[in-house]
Amino acid sequence: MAKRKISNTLALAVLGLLQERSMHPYEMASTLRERHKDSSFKVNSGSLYDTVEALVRHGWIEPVETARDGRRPERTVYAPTALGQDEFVRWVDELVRTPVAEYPKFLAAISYLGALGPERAADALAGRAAELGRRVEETSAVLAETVGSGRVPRLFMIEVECALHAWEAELAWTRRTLAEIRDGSLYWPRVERTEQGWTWSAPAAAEGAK
Amino acid sequence: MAKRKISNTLALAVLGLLQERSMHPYEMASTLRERHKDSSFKVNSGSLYDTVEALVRHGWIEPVETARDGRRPERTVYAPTALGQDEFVRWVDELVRTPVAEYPKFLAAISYLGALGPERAADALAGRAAELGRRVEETSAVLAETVGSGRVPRLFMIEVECALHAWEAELAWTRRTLAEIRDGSLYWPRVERTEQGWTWSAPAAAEGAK
DNA sequence: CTCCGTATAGTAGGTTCCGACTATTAGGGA
DNA sequence: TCCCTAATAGTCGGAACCTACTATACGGAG
Repeated sequence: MAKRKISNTLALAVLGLLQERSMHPYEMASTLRERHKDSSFKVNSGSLYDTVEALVRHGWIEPVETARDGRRPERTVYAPTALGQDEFVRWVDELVRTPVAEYPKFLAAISYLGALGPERAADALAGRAAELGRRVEETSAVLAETVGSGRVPRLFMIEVECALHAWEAELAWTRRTLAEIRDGSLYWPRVERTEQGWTWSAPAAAEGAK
Repeated sequence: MAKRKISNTLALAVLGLLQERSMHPYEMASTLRERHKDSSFKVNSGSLYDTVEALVRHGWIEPVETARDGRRPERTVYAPTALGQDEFVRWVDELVRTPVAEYPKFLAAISYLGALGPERAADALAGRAAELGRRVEETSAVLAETVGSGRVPRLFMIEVECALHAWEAELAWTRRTLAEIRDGSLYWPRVERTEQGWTWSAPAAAEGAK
């Protein structure tokens, strides 16, 4: 599978918005924020303008109007091309269908959890759990207030549901692991430096040799 | 909270490896792969050499030896400084303690799930579920063969456990949502273009106005 | 009526990141 | 013995990305 020409998902957001109606970049950014889509897309004005340019280069969108309101900067309004409309659907399909490796910072961090030692590790995990708990509640509240009240169809906030589910899972894992550290069931090897690298102590029997 | 000087987690991996013993960059890459850490860190030789340079600039690691074996390219071996050792622990702590927003591609994709229509969306989700299932099994196998056999302490593969848990959660959500689309309980609004933007049809009663 | 904060709209510049490439050596099959 | 592949070790140029900044308009506090 050849690599996509444009891989930044912000471009997907742009294409998505332009399916509805033509817009200028600033309006895209504020619309995304209004709709809470800024939790699934990193909306950054610098990147946004670059992304829009890239989409134009590839012929997926095109400028349809440049207006000027008073002495404010000129606004360029864009609309998708036929190519862009096709590509949008194909891209969504591919992204849904094919899981790709991501590298969340948390995975990187717990790869070296050992370095903190059991007490500090437990403390840090507890801190994370508390914060995750807060976010889960906030997000539930947002969902209740939009979808729950019937103001927005559920399908239009489905990604928020998904994110919420993911956080809940992470929270569950964090709490479970925290408990295991505290009650000692997650064995913490004492690592010792020897000539020829390292060795670690094994829980009971079973030599801990490499 | 001020932004970190270095935010690429590959730098964390480098620091982590150098806690054990000094290495040259190529060796870091192959060690990470051997230990299955390449699923939590994006190991890319281009980035690796840049990262190492950045770490040197910040005084967290330093070259300790440059050897040449025959006519192969010169190898530079690095070791952490005292500063780098401190920073490593602080960084792990911070990353564990503080959740940061990530923007996985899947979230972006399902934000526009509507664009696929119910049939194609279901098909794509089914494809994803199948692939996720395969990965879950593969990963479980790797865990069984390393930790299960007692060759590696569980703590040293804890991030693989965590990733596995996250995938299982994603798989569960995907299957559930798939079922909801197929049995019609996830209402799929027909969106219609009108003057003044868009309207969508509501499930039964309840006006679908913005 | 003026000052300040916020919303509007976008630009500039530098760092980071990555894919594609170079060059050498070791090992194994025919 | 000769070739082909894999492993070793790293370089380079360009795209992507983000931070910080510019500049105007507008509404309300004092």
